[in-house]
Amino acid sequence: MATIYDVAKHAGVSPKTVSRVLNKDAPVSEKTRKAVAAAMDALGYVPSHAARSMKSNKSDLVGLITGAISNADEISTAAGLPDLLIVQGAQAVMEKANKTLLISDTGGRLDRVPDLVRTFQEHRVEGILYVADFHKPLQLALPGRDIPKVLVNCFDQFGTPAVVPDDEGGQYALTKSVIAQGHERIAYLTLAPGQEATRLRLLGFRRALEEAGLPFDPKLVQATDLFGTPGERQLIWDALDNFFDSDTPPTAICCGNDRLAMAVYSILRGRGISVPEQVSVVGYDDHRLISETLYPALTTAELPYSAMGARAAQVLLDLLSGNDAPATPRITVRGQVKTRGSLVAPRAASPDNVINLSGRNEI
Amino acid sequence: MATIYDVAKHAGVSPKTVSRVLNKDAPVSEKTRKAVAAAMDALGYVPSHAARSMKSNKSDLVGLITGAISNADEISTAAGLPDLLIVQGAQAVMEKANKTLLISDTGGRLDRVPDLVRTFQEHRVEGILYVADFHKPLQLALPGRDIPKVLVNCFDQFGTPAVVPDDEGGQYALTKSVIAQGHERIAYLTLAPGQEATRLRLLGFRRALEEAGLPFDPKLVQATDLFGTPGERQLIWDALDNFFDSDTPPTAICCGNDRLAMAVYSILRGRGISVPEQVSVVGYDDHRLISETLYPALTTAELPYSAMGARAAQVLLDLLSGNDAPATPRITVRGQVKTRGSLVAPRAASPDNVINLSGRNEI
DNA sequence: CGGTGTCATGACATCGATGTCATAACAGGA
DNA sequence: TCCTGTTATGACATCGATGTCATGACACCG
Repeated sequence: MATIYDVAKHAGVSPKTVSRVLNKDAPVSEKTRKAVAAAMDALGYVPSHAARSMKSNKSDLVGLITGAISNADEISTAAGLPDLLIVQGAQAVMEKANKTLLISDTGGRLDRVPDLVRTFQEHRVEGILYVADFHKPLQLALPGRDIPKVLVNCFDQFGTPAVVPDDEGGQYALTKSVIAQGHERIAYLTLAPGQEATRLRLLGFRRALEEAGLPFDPKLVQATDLFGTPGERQLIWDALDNFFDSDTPPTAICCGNDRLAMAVYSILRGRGISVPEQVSVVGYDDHRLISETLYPALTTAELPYSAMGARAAQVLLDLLSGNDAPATPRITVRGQVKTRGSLVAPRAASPDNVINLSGRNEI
Repeated sequence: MATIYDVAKHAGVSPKTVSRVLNKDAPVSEKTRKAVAAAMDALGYVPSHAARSMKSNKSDLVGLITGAISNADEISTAAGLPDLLIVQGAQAVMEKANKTLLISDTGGRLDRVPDLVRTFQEHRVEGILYVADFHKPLQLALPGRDIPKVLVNCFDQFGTPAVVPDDEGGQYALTKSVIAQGHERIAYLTLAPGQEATRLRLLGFRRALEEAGLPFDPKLVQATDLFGTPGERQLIWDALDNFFDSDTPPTAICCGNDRLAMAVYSILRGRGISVPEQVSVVGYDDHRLISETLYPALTTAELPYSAMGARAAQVLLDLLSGNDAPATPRITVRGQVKTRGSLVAPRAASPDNVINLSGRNEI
């Protein structure tokens, strides 16, 4: 690889002059500038980041860690929205700020994080983005003492700035849309209990009901997310069974994510219940592969991964330019409600609308 | 950040001795070693990659470019298997070889590739992996003259080593499984015409038929992939209409990808045709979010993205260690056939098995 | 007991940029 | 004309590692 010295010799000037041409930080005569440019071109010269960063003590590098799944390594890849979207959102912003992202994937092994951080430190990254695969609390402090950090899709107890989805607000807005269509009995198939998203969205769900003066019926809420494992379908089947085995069955079903909604579509159809004519269904995530392929297309709350990535990158850049950390360490990002065909007004009770339970337990 | 000089002073030795402790490349007395280790610990010393790579003229860095989608930026994200899997496969291998991946996403703008490559060159990457979002030919040569390159999921006309999926073999094996179940009339809803995958898989499809002595009926083949755009469902509907409006309707349907299979499930059910009792359905990709959530679970051919990423990384590493380029520039990676519930033996014709076309055009 | 080899360590130069300072040429103002 | 200021350029040191070479202290061999 050609160096600045090669260019200098080729152009008959000193290395320092080449440097000046490169950085345009001091006047250079037009004639010299041209000669140097020609030499750089002829030699295919590209300045060395290593040498530059050594002198300037700046790396223009930002580290990003993804995929720190607690245990199983495949489950989460299969289940949710790919956190790649977060990475893309962050990268777009970083690129505009002339930072290069160093991206590392733990491949599911949380215990590799210290190694990754060490590699980042060798590269003298100026900051680190830590991306979780779903909204969760972080138990341990990340290594890398003095490096500014921003958490994405997770948060800790040490006041590290964190960018998370507005699960409460998202489910609230979505539920409000459902209610606005006239639904009063709304069932909710939640994600696994104990998850942050489950807790927050349930709060949003209840807030919407409450504001509308609708009662909250615990019998209409059940956790059914088994991450796509075999028993899941039966679990959903049974849950729907319970919902509809009632004098006042639900007219709409909220699902913890779009994948669950997909299973619900299939089970309802298998039982002769049509969506949306007899029951409206809404999801969560706006995983477009599902939401736009289902028929009718799925009304769902967007999980704004890309926007979260972008926001987190911006927060980190602010920190790097010496600004204070945000006043509240936890920044929530709201996604839109995507209105599609699966949500319509409930039909008035009529013979057509009697829900057929004949297929029960036929799974 | 502490430097090797700081550590040396703190431990009362010369920088060179610290270096020896770091690299274990020359004998150091146990007492000194401990003192140095203690100093490194106390100061939180991490060696500077920049300084190292400058001296050694090695960066241990490999660049990876993804997302070079030709035009539309969202279409492909929504449609296929996320190419993130390729990246993960590559990263796992690179990490074992102590290489760090510099990952850049074009965000869909092919014209940004030269900039990304330039950044890679500044970092003195030792090689570049170029990852396409679906199997396709590359029109232009990549910039970066003397840097070893490996293409993944794409190929060029200049003999650059390329790792691609074995589309022909994958569809062949899948179709063979279908035939092995006893199916003789097999329909095929292909991806968009003109795509590499479409062409190759059709070859594999025909080879399997031919080997089994089954006739190839062009009327049973239709391209229906519109990348999830609105008209797609109608297109599939019409195609199925044509297939079943026949004295000898198909007993199995191959789909160009799992997403199409999902739409097919839904349309068939809407028309009262049950899967797999009346018609078997198979997909392609093994996008587990779909293949495992559909009911019955989808038999499909795996698109071995992770393995392709790993293989490409290995090829690049071989190139870097001075080995010759692989004899054939194009390396194909075969995926498995994933057998699940959507494929069963065809039922003998019976009253139950009469396919009901009453729902036709009711979409 | 002198010679040779290994151990343990340090001085110094070097990698490729750039910041600092010096220098020369020339212009314009007093 | 001399002084000052600007333009245009180069010499040199420096960033943080490590390769090369030198040196002193032992140990072992004949």
